[in-house]
Amino acid sequence: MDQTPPPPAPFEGFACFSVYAAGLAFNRVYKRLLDRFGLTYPQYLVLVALRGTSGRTVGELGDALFLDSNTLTPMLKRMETTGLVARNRDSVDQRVVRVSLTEQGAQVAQELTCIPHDVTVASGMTPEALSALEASLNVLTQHLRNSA
Amino acid sequence: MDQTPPPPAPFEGFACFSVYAAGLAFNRVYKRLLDRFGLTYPQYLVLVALRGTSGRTVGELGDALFLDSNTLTPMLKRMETTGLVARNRDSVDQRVVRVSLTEQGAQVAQELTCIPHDVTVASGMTPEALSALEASLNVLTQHLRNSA
DNA sequence: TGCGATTAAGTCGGGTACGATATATATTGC
DNA sequence: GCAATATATATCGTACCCGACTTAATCGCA
Repeated sequence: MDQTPPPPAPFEGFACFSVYAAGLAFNRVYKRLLDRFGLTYPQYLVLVALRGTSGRTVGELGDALFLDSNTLTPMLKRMETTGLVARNRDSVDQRVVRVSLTEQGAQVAQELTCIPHDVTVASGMTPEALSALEASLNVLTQHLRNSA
Repeated sequence: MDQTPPPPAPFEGFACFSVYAAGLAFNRVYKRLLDRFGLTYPQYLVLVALRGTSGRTVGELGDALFLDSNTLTPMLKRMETTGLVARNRDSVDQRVVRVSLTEQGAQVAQELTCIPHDVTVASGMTPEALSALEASLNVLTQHLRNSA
């Protein structure tokens, strides 16, 4: 009488759902890896984006991360509070805010260099397969963004 | 003197970022398509998951959507408020809440059947390419989830 | 039978996302 | 020179997402 219904997976054929689910799964893996740094995944991306630069504007960060100031400003303020980044008005154009790593932020960014390797291992895929997936997703993203 | 820095794209080789960016892009496309129904993307997934059933538990929905009750309960309550779903305690096991489509919810779910086609068009990819991408992402997701 | 362990939902707090709007600064046109 | 416009951030409200915890109901087994 074992009449358990089939596993409820009505999303076959929904590529969007596979992207969504992979995003959730990535987020959880990153959470595990980043918790000891007190970082979230988007904050990690900000540190990576700032690494090796001295002062990107909020707008440039937004272009890199596909986010707007309504998301970035509060996040950057939190990171300022935790001492990872500094926010300063551009002296020439006072509208612009330049974000740069503090010494501590640069230190943390340095310690994060092992993360990509750990994530690759967790993904269980070869670098080549990941690379192919990445290329395919980038094409998809570009199309989706152009369709607006 | 046009020394604009190269486009800030320091995320090559980060498959996670491609997944993240594709998720954001999908979300925006769906927002455009779903706004006239007053639906968000996760709410859309719930309607699809409930289509053709009469009463899934919150836990079953969570298994299907990879979400927990802390996310689903408030969302389902919102959908109850907007008249799309009904929430009822199971009469046999009072711990369980069964979620089903209302008549209006079933009606809306019916009208949503054109969405996948619209999204496929927006993706600019062939169904075959999307299918391959989906399979690859599902493997990735499974690995990431197993690595916990 | 009865009570501790398990399970299903719900609550709470913090952190993204994003549409709409506000504010301040810079640029343009006349 | 200065008003109209454009641009860069910031603010606000709503909705996910999740870790940690709570509450209520059921189960298991001595």
